Amino acid sequence: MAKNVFKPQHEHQDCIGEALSRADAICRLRGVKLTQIRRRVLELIWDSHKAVKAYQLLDRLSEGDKRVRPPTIYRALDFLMTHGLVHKVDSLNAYIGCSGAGKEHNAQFYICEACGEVSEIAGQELSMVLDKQARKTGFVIQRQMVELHGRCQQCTN
Amino acid sequence: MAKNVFKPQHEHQDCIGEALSRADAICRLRGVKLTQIRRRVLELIWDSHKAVKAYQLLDRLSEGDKRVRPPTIYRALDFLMTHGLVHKVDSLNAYIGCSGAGKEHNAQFYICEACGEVSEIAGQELSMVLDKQARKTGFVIQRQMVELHGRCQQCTN
DNA sequence: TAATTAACGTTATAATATAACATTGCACAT
DNA sequence: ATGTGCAATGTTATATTATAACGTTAATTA
Repeated sequence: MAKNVFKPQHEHQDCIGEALSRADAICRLRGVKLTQIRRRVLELIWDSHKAVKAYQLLDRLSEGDKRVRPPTIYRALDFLMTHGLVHKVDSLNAYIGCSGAGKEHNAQFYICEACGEVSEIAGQELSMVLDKQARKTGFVIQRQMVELHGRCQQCTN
Repeated sequence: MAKNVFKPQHEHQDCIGEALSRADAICRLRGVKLTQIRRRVLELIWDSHKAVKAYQLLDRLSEGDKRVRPPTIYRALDFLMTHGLVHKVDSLNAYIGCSGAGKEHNAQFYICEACGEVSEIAGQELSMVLDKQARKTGFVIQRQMVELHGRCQQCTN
């Protein structure tokens, strides 16, 4: 498992642990199965706070003699996205663990182009602003994609 | 050239004409060349208010005996994006003409999932909200991607 | 006009994602 | 416990999106 290369005071094992527990709970609640593969993919995604590419997951799952094929990964990702455990970051073609899993929410992401870390903003404030603006023009928003690229606090110096 | 299948009262030829004139002006101003290919790609993109895929452009440019290859299109798209004439819609892997070309702006898109039309919101209001929120967490936004999927006024019924 | 370079052509391949069908194995009814 | 059905996974092939690398053409200018 990866070393802690994150923010000071950040015990990343806790992130992973919490994410997996939440996932277990959500799946139990919904009566769906967090199988070995799905759980393993989720774990690999949570291995960092960077967005992970599908083929990186493939490579990591393929360690040893056994080659995992693309559909395996994409199915797991579909499942995890369907149940709100993972988001796709479209501007990176990559996937990130959802830190607000379980709660209904529209995701907004801050993507640091220096360190690669992606953080999710849970607040509904922005969603409200977006909705209000949209309604002015008669548009009804069903899905928000907000990806903000720049520099995180650590990397702004 | 395509028929007018757009909103009532909307003379789409004017959109295309204006877009091309603006592009000419911007390129002249910047001392860069809007070559045949680049101009033709821009024209094809403006053929509708829907986002267009790179390989659709390829097919359309290939009409007749002559096959155009991917790099040709991607180079033209790069050029057009560099000079703010076209945006990529990441959530669709597709490209759309920039209606605010020439003015400095952050683009936000409304994407109708019923009719496919994409419209760009020029307002700075949202950008301000995003910036303000970001700064609270110490994040400095360099590039905004806001893609709002839903139903446009015409398709909300 | 030769030298330089930007634009474009061409071939190949990388990177991302899905279709289609075969196989396995778990959940449940009998 | 045993068969039946269905969800999950395996497997092969291929579609879709994008770029690398190098050769050729053509415009610009020294």
